[in-house]
This record gives sequence, structure tokens and C-alpha cells, in this order.
Amino acid sequence: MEKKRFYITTPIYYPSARLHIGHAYCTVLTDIFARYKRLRGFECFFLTGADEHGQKIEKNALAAGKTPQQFVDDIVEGFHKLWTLLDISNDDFIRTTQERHVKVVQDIFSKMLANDDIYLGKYKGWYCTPCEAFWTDTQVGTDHICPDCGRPVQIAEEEAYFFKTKKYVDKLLKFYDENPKFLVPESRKNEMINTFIKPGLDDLCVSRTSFSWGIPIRENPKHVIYVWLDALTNYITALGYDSDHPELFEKFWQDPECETIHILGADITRFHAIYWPMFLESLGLRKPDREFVHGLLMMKDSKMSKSKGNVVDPYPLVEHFGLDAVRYYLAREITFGQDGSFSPEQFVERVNSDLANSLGNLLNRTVSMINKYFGGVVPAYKGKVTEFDGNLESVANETVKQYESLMDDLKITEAISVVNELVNRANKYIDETTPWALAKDDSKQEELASVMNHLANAIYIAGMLLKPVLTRASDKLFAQLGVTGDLLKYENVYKFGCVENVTVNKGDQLFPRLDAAVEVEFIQNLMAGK
RNA sequence: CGCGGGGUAGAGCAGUCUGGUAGCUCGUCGGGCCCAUAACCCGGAGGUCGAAAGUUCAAAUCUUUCCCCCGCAACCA
Repeated sequence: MEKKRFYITTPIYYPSARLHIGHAYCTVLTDIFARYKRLRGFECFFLTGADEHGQKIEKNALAAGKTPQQFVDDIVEGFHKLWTLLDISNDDFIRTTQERHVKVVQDIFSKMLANDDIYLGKYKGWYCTPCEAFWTDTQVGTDHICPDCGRPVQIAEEEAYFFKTKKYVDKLLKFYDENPKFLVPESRKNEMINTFIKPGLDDLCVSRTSFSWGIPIRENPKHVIYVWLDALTNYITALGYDSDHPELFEKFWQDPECETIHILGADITRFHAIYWPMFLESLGLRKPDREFVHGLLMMKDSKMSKSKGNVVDPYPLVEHFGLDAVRYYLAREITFGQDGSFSPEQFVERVNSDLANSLGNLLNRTVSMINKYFGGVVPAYKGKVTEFDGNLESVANETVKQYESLMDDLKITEAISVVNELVNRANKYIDETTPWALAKDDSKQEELASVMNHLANAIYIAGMLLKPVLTRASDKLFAQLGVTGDLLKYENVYKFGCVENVTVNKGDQLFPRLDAAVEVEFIQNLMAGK
């Protein structure tokens, strides 16, 4: 059953350093989904934000000679700049240092404490005294060395609060059973069960005393609330849960008519798929409908890392190639839900092939012919004049159906791919119908008119379906086709032929073809930090 | 036995859940077209779908075992 409203979120990113293309990937894909839902007329609330507490921020701030708040303020400003640059259409931006979040997290903690879901215990771990930091078994390795400073660590204990996960394990498994589509891809669910739940889940540590940059616990202020209880709850504090204005929360979280969707990376699946539903259960709130785990974007041969000097900064990429090319590449090249890799060659090839050669060139040749043969006016729709017309038309209609079904399933890469097939089909249609030959034959004017109409309509549909991805180019495409006013509404994709009697405007090439050698070198220099 | 991802044409990938003529982009070879962005369209060559065994009328796809690569565990979605 189709829901009528959507709440979609990205993870809140950690502002300890600048964002890179991996963050952009997740956020752009989420944005595409949000734009798609809105385009189809659904209400959609899209949230992203920043997770600003923790020891690392405290340390990095100290090193930078700033207060933690100044430090995160500066970095978060960069988040906003990047999201603006990438045309991210988020409705709100939550920061865990905001009053609206802090107060509610404290309330949540109090509730859980009162419910007996949180208790005071001892946290035991490897402690590095000079760094004043706890590390896990895997972090210290077999040599028991601090991963930060390289000095030996000791087992130490500190007082800490814990969340009783064991109390909710059965309910969680039942929830998985009753909601088979909760976690996508499904392999992630098995991973959760086999890796974390079956071996026995430890209670989750939710407070720390070893650093102070966090939300203090009212009942015991020497403790600050530790990461996940602070971070995950952003999804509801941003909507006004437990505030004087809970309207958005009621509308976009509690209402079963709203589908709530979290997009996240594999590394934080465990927290979203196990602890988050438990927290919500403890609070007596609705759980998310879907959690979609996307893959990691790696560099050609290895994961991107600053030390390897192969991090791609999205800014210069967008400045040089344009926003549409970057968004398109991210969505089309890396199958959403699987790991993928970024390579300069792939980037240039994909942009040239799909955007310049196929879509851009199709628009260009079509507009030229409408100018040449019909004085720039798209001929009226006369149904299927030839079998080729009928074929193109049915492919277009089928494309719309497939696209919607794939997008609804968050199969964004495949959805774009079917649109691309329509574009290819339209290019082939030109060869089949040979308009330049029809133009020379007075008896074929009706056929020629129909060909131009069908082309304009096929391009129009492709442009509309790609609008969530190509936030700028789709509008340029419509402008060149002479599509304005009501024709800009999505529902027209169901009315093949509706683009008629409008005047085209030949404009610049939508996507100029890139010189592969030159542009690949440009990106390589970018990655090398030149 | 730490966890996870992957091994499909020269390169990069999809397809694997729901078994049924092996697909896409690029490259390459040949042809076509001339409306268009040296683009577009058609065709060819090129694959024992990592290996083996099993289930089946039928396996890239399901089961089992093995081999190899990569990521996480250290900034990092």
C-alpha cells in the first residue's frame, strides 16, 4: 500500500574534518529520492545534520585552539556550503548541540532511567592514560597499543550507564519477522542476527565520564551521554518530539500514513538496525519503516583515505563539470546498495556516453529538426502514424511505469538506467524514421510531423523522470523544448503527446562532450591535491 | 576459523533474492546515415559467468567444499 507522506533522512555526519565525495554520495542519493517523491506530489520531509559531540571533537578543537563549539560551528558551515552547492533539498538540518536536541535527549535519558531501561554500571576497556581515551579490543590490537599515540594501554574501569538491550532482543526479532522490508538489502538483516544478536548482545554503554564534550545527564552531571543515544535520536528531536511543537513529529513519525526511511552506510547498520528500534520501543514510539544500507564509495584500487592522498573533494569537481554531471554520475555509476569505486575514466566516460552523446545530442538534433522542418513549432499529436511511433510511445509509457516502481524501491541506479534506455530508443527511432528523407517528400509531411512530435514527447518524459537527478539540466531541457506552465507538472508523463504546438528554443549544448584525456588528467590532479 | 563485499568478453559493471536463448557502457573490426555534440544507428569478433562436486528436464542464479582479490578493525558514509 502506498503511503501518502515520506520522512527521509541521511545519517548525521561527524564534523571532525571536511566532507568528501563519500558523504556527498549518500546525501545526493537521499536527495534524489526526496525530490522524486515531491515531484510526484507527495509530501516529503528530508532531514540531514551533524553529530557534534564526543571526545574526538573535543581533542581536535583543542589542537586547533578553538572551543569545541567554535570548532564544530566552523566545520558545519562547510556542510551547509556543500549541500547548497549540490542542490540538496533538505527541509531541516539538525545539530546535536542545538537546544532542541539537547533538552530532549536529556528527557529521553530520564525516561529510560525511570523505566529501568538504563542502569548504572561499570565500563571496562583498554585505557590510554596520556590520551585519556578508552579503546576497544580490536582497536588496541593484539599488542595492546593505543591507536592514537602508540603507547601501551591498560585495562581500566569507569562508572557508566547502560541500556538494557537484552530486555528488547525478542521484540526486535519479532519486529524483523513482521517487517521483512525493514532492512534493505536483506543480507544486512542476516548479518545483524548472526553477527551481533545470536552470539548474545551486550548492554549498550550510553554514558561516559572520561570526557566532557557531550550532553550532561541531569541526574548525574559528571556523565555525558555517549554517542548513539545522542546521535540516533536526532531523527525524532528534529521533528519536535517531546517539544512544545510536536506537529511535525506526529505527522512524519507517528502517523502510520507516513513512511519513514533512514539511509545509512554499512558501518553504522548495527546501531540503526538493532539499538535504534530498541530505543524507540523503550519510548513507546513507532519504528522506522525502512532502513536502506548503501555501499561504500571507494577509489579505484582502495578505499579513499586522506593519508593515501586519493580523496576526491566534491567542490572542484562540481565547479569544473557542473552539478548535474556529478549528481548523475554518483547515482548512475554506483549501484545504490552496493560498494562502488570512483575513477576519473569512469566519470568522464559515463558523462560523455549518457549525458552528452545520448541525451544532450538527442535533444540537440531534435530541436534542430523541428526548427528546420516546422519553423520551430512542435507539431500536434496525431496518435500513431507509423508502427515506429507506436513502438516509441509504448516504450516511453513502459519506462514511466518501470521507473516509478524502481524508484519507490530505492533502486535509483536502475531507475536511471531505464530512462537511459528510452533515450537510446529515441535515438534509434530517428534512424528508423529518417526524418531528413521524409522532409524531401511532400506526401510524407504527416509522418514527419508525427516523428517530431514523438521525439519531443519522448525527450520530455526522459527530462521529467531525470529531474530529481538533473536539478538544473532538466529545466534547460524543458526550456529548449518550449515546455512551460502546466506542462512542467509531473502528471503529464502519463499523457504521451501532450507536448505539442509549443515553440522550441535552440540553446547551448546541454552537456558538451568532454575531452577524455584532458579531463581525466584534471581529475587525477585534483585527487593528488594539485 | 574475527566480520563483510567481490571474482561474469580487453577494461569497468548489471543480472544471482523469484533457475529457463548471458546483458550494458567503453574499446576493437566492418557497414549505414548525414538531423546532431568526430555524434547517432546496424552488424561482427571476443565469455567453459573463480574451481570442483551436488540438486534439477534445465544452474551465472540453489546447496556444499575450496582458491583468489578487496574493505573494516587506524582520519573515513
